Amino acid sequence: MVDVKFIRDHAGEVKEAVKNKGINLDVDELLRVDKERVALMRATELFNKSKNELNDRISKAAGNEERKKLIEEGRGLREPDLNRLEEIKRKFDELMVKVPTIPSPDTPIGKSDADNKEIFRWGEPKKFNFEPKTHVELGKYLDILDFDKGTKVGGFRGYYVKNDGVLLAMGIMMYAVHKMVEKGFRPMIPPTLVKGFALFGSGYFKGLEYDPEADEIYEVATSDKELTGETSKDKKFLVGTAEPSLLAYFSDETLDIKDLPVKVCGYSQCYRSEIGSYSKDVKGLYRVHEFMKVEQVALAEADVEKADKLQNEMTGISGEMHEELGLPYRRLQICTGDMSPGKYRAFDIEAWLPGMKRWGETGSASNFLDWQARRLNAKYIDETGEKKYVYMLNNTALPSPRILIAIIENYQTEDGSVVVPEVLRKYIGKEIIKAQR
RNA sequence: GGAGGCGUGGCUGAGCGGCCGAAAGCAGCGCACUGCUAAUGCGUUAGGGGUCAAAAGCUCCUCGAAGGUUCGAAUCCUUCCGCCUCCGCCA
Repeated sequence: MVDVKFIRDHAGEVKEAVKNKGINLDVDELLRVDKERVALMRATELFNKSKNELNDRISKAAGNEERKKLIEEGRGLREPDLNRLEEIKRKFDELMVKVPTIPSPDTPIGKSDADNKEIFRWGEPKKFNFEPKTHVELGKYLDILDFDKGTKVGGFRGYYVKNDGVLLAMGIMMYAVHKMVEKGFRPMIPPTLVKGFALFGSGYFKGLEYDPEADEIYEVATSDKELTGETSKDKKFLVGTAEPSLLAYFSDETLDIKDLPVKVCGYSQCYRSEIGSYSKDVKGLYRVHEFMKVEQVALAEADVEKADKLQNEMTGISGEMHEELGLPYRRLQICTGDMSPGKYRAFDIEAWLPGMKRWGETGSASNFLDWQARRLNAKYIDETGEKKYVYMLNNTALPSPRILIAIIENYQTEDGSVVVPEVLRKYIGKEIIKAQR
C-alpha cells in the first residue's frame, strides 16, 4: 500500500512506476475516486455531527414534552446514501492495492525477466570430463528421489525424497538455520496455515481478495462447515514461503527504534499452486508444489540508505552460503517489469545446474520499503517520538529442492555418486552418497 | 464433542441504554518539593481519519469482529472470531 497523500502529490512518478512495472492501473481514475470518496466521507461526517448534536440535546432535554419532540425530530433524520460511500470505498481500495512502490533509481527498466541484469558472478559453470546427468537421473539411480511414486500419491509435481536424500535435504535446512543464527537472525518455525490478512499484507494477493485464478496460493477448508460455506470463519491458506507468517508476526505492533533492525529467519514448508506455470519445468524437483525453505526477514527503520545496506547484507549471506556449498552462482538485479508492484529493489541469486544446463533461481531478495508495513500496520517510534511504518525486507536463505538439485548435479562423479559438500558432512554423516546395493 | 465463563486505553480493571472515548490503580511523561538511587503532591498520557502549508482549534470513527434494535449502544439482540475453566475423547 502506498500513502494516498503521496499519490496525490506525486501522480507523475506513480504513473511512471505503473508504466515501468507494467501494471494495469489508471492513476487518474484513482485520483477521481479518491476525490469522490473524501467528499462523501465529509458529507457523512456532517450528518453524523448533526445527529450527535441532536442526541446530545435529547439527553439534556428539560422535560418529557421537549424530549418527545426532539426524539420525533431524530426519527425524521435521513441517512445519507451509505451504499454509495461503501461502493466508492471499495472501488478506492481496489485501485489502491494496485499502486506500486516507486522502484529504486538503480532498478533497470525492462519488460520481463529477460531484462534482468547480471551484476555479480562467483565461480564458473563446472566442466566435467563426462556428460553430467540431471538430478532426475541421479536421484533415481541413487534411490534418493522418486518422482513416479510422488506423482502416484501426490499428483502432478509430487515427489518423494528418500534415504540419504533426506539427510541431505534436512542438512541443507539445518546448515541454513545455523548460518542465519550465526549472523544474528532469530530463528522461528512459523505457521504455514494462515489467515488471509497475512498473505494480503505481504502482497501475495494480487487484488483485495484471494483470487484462485491469479494467486499462486492454496486455499484450505479446515472444517466441513467451511466447505459448505456455513460459517463466516476466516479462510485459511497455505503459505508459499515463511515470509508472510514472519511479517504478520509484527502486524499491529509498534516497535521501538532501539530494537531495529529486527532480524528473523523462518524454517517452513512452502506450498505453491504454480497457477499459470502449468507447462513450465514439468520434470524434476525444480518447480514443485511443496518444499522446505529457510527464509530471512528484516524490519528496519524508514531510511532508504540503511535499508539498501541491510538488503546487501542479506544477499551477501545467501552468497556466502552458495560459496561455502561450492555452488557457482550469479546475482541478477531484477528489472521493473519482472518486479512485483510492492517491491522497491530486488535481486535474484541463481545457481548453475550442470545437469539441467541452466542457471536456476535459488533465492530472491526484496526490499518493499513500507509497502507491506502499511498493509500489516507495523510501525515503530523514532527518536523524536514520531510513529512511522517500518521498512520490510526479505530474502531466501536456502530453498531445499533447488539447492538439492544444485548439489546433486554439481557434485556428481562419473559413476553417478554424489560427493557431500564439506559444510554439510556433519549433518549427513558421510562424504559421498553412493548407490546402495 | 458437551457445559460454563470472559474479551474495555501500555498493563490491571470498573462501567451493563444518554451525564462514557470510558472510573480507579499501576506504568510513562512534566512540574513542584524533600540534602543523598527513592518518597510525596499536582498535572498529564489511547488509536485512526478529515479540515489546515503546518500547529492550534473544530470534527468524524474506534470498547474482539460483522450485522441488527433504538432518536441514542461499551452497555440489548444475532452471528462469527479468540481466550480461559470443567467433563469427554485422542496422544
